[in-house]
Amino acid sequence: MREFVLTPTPGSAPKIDYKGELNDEQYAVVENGDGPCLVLAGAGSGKTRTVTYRVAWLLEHGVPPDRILLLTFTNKAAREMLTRVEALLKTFPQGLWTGTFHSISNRLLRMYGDRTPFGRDFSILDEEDANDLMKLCIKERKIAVTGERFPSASVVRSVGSYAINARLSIAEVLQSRHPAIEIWQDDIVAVLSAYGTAKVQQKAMDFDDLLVKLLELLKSDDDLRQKLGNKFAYVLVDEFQDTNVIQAELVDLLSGVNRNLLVVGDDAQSIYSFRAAEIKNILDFPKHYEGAQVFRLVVNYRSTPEILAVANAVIKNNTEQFSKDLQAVVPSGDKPLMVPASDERQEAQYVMQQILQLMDEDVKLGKIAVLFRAAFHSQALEFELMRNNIPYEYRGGLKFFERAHVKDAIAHLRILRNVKDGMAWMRALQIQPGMGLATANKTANFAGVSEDAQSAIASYPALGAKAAQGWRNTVEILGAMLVAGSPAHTLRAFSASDSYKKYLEAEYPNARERIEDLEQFALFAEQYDKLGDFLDAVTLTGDFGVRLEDPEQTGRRTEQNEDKLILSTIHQAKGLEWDNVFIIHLAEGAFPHSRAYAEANGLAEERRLFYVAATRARQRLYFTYPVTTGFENIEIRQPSQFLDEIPRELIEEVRLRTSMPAWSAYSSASRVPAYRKQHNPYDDEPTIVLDASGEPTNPKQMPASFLRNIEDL
DNA sequence: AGAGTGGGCCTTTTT
DNA sequence: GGCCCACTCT
Repeated sequence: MREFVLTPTPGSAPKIDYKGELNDEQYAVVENGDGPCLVLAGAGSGKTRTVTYRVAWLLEHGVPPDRILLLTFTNKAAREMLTRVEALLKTFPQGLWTGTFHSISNRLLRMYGDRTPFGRDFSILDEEDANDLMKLCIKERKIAVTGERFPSASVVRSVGSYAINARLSIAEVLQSRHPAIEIWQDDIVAVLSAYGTAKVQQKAMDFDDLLVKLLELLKSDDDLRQKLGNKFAYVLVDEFQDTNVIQAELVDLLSGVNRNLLVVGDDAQSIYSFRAAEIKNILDFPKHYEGAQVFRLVVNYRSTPEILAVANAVIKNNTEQFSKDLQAVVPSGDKPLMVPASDERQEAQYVMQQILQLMDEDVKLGKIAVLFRAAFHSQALEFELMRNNIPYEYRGGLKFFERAHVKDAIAHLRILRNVKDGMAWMRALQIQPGMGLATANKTANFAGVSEDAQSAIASYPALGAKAAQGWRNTVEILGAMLVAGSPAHTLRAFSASDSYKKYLEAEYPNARERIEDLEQFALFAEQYDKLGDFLDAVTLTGDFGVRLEDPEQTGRRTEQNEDKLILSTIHQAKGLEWDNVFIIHLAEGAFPHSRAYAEANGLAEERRLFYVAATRARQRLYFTYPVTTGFENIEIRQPSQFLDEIPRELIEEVRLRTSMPAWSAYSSASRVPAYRKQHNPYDDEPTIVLDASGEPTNPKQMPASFLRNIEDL
């Protein structure tokens, strides 16, 4: 039974020329996307375009915005979708349900959380809080410290998280992913259970809980499931290849009544299996949803044929996937370049020099991106960029909201909303002199018994003289915050407090900057009326990211019009595109990451990651890698095997001049096995000792772990 | 309680 | 190179 007759609403003829602005494949999806639909959209095939036009189509055909649910993976994607729908309709789609899985779940739990033990005013624990709480749980278990080492809080949590998201038992996860700590199984299970109990007690959810608790609620509460199922007439999911079983089931239930579920994705771009993304969700979609339509978008509007040829050549080495032959329509351009550099510094200098050259050709910095596998791979390059005064925007890595003083402020705000938030109390209390871990814990438990923050600060825990003063200070801060009014004013009441200012000055050499940071934070808070909304935005939209070393930008959204080079992890670059893309650190061990070899299908995932990276480029693509690495011991590393998977005729190899003759003789064609040499700090030009066959003469000095890696290869 | 020291460890990706 | 943890001393 269809609820909506999809005709343009009377009196408002469609403003959009769907047929003219979309290709036939895309138009078919937009016009014909009712019922369960799987849209297999290759990189650069206009996936976002198709989804946004589909949403615009639904809205123009009379579907109320608040009955459309559009789920994305990142906040960036959510914003982008919203902006583009708005641009199409020339009006903001007020009431549309768009956001990440986590933020939508949060929104629903704030509405219906009174049906769970967490209530509606639960706190959200970020990674650090969650780890701290886990540390307490581990400590409480009093595990014998002799002999083998118990896994750290973050390891225990990742085991638990993976088990939840992949729907496996702890035993299974330990066996398949962490065999080294299997001996601790009983303790791990116990500690995880204590962690779960503590979270309920403190009315605090971690990121996983946001999804899991909503799912549990939907499964157990027939009334709510029916209600929400009715409400959402159309459910659309972006990046479906990255959903895990929990998310897939959530989507299934939320679309369960009207069955208008349209999922978009590209199995070749599934790169989140580390958080239990289940590629089968997309591969088996047609099986799971009988009668599902399958659409394919195979025309690539982004990249030159040369770039696509390289990406296709590499991804072909993966087996389990829908076959897709991306067609290029962009005119031919340059072949991608492959550039071995002697070390990280030379690699950085090469990228730097190419960027300067591009700038000479009037290329705007914002049209250039440097992508890498792991956040720290950008270090050497950042150094070069700073030396040359090249402005850049860094995506990934440290987040503004994760900075210590910002978190201090957030902790106090969280207490105001949820007095049982033990981790917030702990953080707030430990700022005060005389309040160490033990006393803070005791006091947090005491305070958590109160009804709300107001009554908590009117009570007197039994404390020693020094700690009692600490408590009075905290009471004073919270008291001032309670009567301040808006979130922004509440925040200012915090940063204006004497005891916090004293703490900052005693603790940090740059206390003044930090105070100014907090003022920026307060400015940001001004867009919120409700404390809860502000706190949720802070915890769930971490992409308000700026780097620590960059006080200029602190607390401000990066201006769109400012021209900056983009540095980004590949994960964060997904869905984006640039004219010129550098992929750096393409060396074995770094990318693919050495750990990937140990994981089931790990290498295939790394290869997809490579595919994602390469398909970000529109015009020019550069692959660079350092031939050596290390500080004390210099090691030769091999180029990424993905580079070897590219037929030679598809790329052009650049030889850099180098002061080290032995390096210049090196190329990926003549592989040199790994070796190491004791580095003499007084000798900046390490001599390389290889025998006639290219073998190192001193293999005995190789660390055992390194030898093992070689055998694995 | 909290500063200071020494040893083991690891280098991943995000909400 | 640098982090994090456990342990020790004041």
